Amino acid sequence: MSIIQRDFYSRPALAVARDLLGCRLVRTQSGTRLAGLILETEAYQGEEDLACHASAGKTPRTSVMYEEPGHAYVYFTYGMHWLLNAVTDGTGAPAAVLIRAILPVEGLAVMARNRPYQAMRSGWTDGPAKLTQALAINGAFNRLDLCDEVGELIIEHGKQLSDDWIEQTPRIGLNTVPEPWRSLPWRFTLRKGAINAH
DNA sequence: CGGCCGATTATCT
DNA sequence: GATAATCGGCCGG
Repeated sequence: MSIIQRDFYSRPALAVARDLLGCRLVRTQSGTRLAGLILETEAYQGEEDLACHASAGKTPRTSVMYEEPGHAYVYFTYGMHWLLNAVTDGTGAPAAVLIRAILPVEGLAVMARNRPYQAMRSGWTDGPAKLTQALAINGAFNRLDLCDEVGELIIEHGKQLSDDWIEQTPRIGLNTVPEPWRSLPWRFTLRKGAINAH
């Protein structure tokens, strides 16, 4: 497996969101690899995107999106959840891709320990805050370099996937965001079976 | 399976 | 002071 390099992230969030599907998110926890295949992403692109946190301008929270692509943007929401994004585009152009779901493939026993109140089942990591719990990702990971070969959080290339397996729909949870942003099809999901099919 | 609702606090206005 | 890129439990069908 090869780690994804910075030039991959130095592109528009929409392209990165699409291409991250099927890639392998790898979190090394105390020497153990916890990994999952990325099944769902969302693009948040620019200050003009009123669903993007950067639409409020550069603040302490959003500043990482204005900096070098290929770093993690981890933020806290609903009083209890951490969500993981990859910073994209270029320095000065705030954008990021939210990772919303993974299929666990390595380190399942440790993931189970990270989620003590949830029995293992198929829908284990099918939400942006569920996957951060399973991988033990929190605010300490904000600004981390995803391109660091020996980092605790990286992403590896996966299979090339045909567009036939990818679905685009509106982003989730934008209840107070005005149109057209609320309805733009900037959420990317893998259809069922895409991982197993060649 | 689907809809409703309470939890809980960083961040911004 | 209001809001939030959500989750899990509880309800009814």
